[in-house]
Amino acid sequence: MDIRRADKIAETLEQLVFSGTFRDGERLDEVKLAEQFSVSRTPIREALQVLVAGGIAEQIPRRGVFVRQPGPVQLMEMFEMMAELEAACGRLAATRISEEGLQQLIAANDRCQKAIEANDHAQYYAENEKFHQIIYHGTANGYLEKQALRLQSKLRAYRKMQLRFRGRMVQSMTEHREIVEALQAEDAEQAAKVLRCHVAVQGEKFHQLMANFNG
Amino acid sequence: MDIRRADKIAETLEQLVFSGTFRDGERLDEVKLAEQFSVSRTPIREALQVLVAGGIAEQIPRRGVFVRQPGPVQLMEMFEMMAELEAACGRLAATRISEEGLQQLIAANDRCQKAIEANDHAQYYAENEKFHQIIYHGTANGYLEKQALRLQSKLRAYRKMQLRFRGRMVQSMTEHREIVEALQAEDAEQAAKVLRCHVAVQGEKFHQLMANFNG
DNA sequence: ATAGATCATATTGTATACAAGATGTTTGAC
DNA sequence: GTCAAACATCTTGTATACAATATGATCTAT
Repeated sequence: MDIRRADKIAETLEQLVFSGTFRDGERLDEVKLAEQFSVSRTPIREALQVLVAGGIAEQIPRRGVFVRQPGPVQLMEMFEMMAELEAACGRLAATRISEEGLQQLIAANDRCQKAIEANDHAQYYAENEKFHQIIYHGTANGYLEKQALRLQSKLRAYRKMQLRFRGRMVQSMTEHREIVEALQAEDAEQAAKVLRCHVAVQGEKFHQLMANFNG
Repeated sequence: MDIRRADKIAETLEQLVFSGTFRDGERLDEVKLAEQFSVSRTPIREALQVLVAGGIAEQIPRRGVFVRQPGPVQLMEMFEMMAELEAACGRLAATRISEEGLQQLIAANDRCQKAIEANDHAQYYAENEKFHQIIYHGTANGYLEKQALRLQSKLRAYRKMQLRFRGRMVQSMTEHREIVEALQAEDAEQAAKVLRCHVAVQGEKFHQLMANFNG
């Protein structure tokens, strides 16, 4: 599996961008990266193409490729789209999720609850993600599921912040229960509505955070 | 603008895949393509990376990259997601679209009507796309707009088929008017509902077509 | 004759070499 | 002293050369 180093490099670079090692606007120097990864420029260039195609970086011909992290405005837009995507997932999952899926949902929710009681933020965070992923899968729409997973992944780093808000985790759990109830009742409209609000709150909390930073 | 041939090659290859010149599963031979485009393998490989990242092709290490066109199931899934995306756009645009946007919408609708009267399928098709694009823009959410445009583009080739259905264009116009009314009334729920159905019908018509082919 | 192994060939993946354009500096003229 | 032009340098983009692996054919042994 050490074959095709370019792919591994692309993956590593993505993580480096998300983790903030590379700042927004920073140029990704081909020769420096080649030295760092101990490869030639060729696999580096192919990896950079992947980043550009994924919207993580921007390429200016004859100038180079530059890190392109979303600004506050685009982040809010992404949160809003996530809310609508999750609503769509809830709508479809309401009538399609399997009994097994519902059980998994409840189990994931229980693990969320335990994580809260243990005050284990990281664990809560992981289980919360799984909870939503089960709903994506419950849509029985692989394409939608994939898109939802992509956006969830892109927002991961920024979602972490808003969980710090006082009482957010407890409130989140209440909303989770409402979501499960709506899905069990096969109430598509209700599932969509509750999920939309549940996710939209994240965006709003993030907005508050941004305002506090700037003010 | 002759600079960076790899990008232009990627664009051309995408069109060739969408137009059906390359069949599903077909291997994209680096050396052949290099000869055809009269370049070396390097820009071809960078172009192929773009296709792979965009989900148009699949790469198997040490084997090559293969065209990956969506099958019937994935196409249905994509139509369903498009319906949900459009619904989300309608919901948001209902309270955000500008007066100018509404005027553009009405104008585009008029041009659709004229295209029908002239029995100009191609023209109707183009104006219909614009109509929807105005709604995407009306969301005042650049990210959502971009995603909607992407999916609209991916489904373009397949949407063409279902317009052939008898009376579809006329019915489509009626739905367009309902959409405009909902947006004018700033009725988010109604806009979402009508748009979802409007687009979902396309998926169902496409489904009929597939069934006819296979039956 | 068939199954397996070995080898030839072809194709991908990477390195290096070369070409072309962008940036920044230096030099010269006013 | 300032502005502009020419030049040096650096970086990207492309071509070619080389390495490694997968595929297919041939040959041998049972």
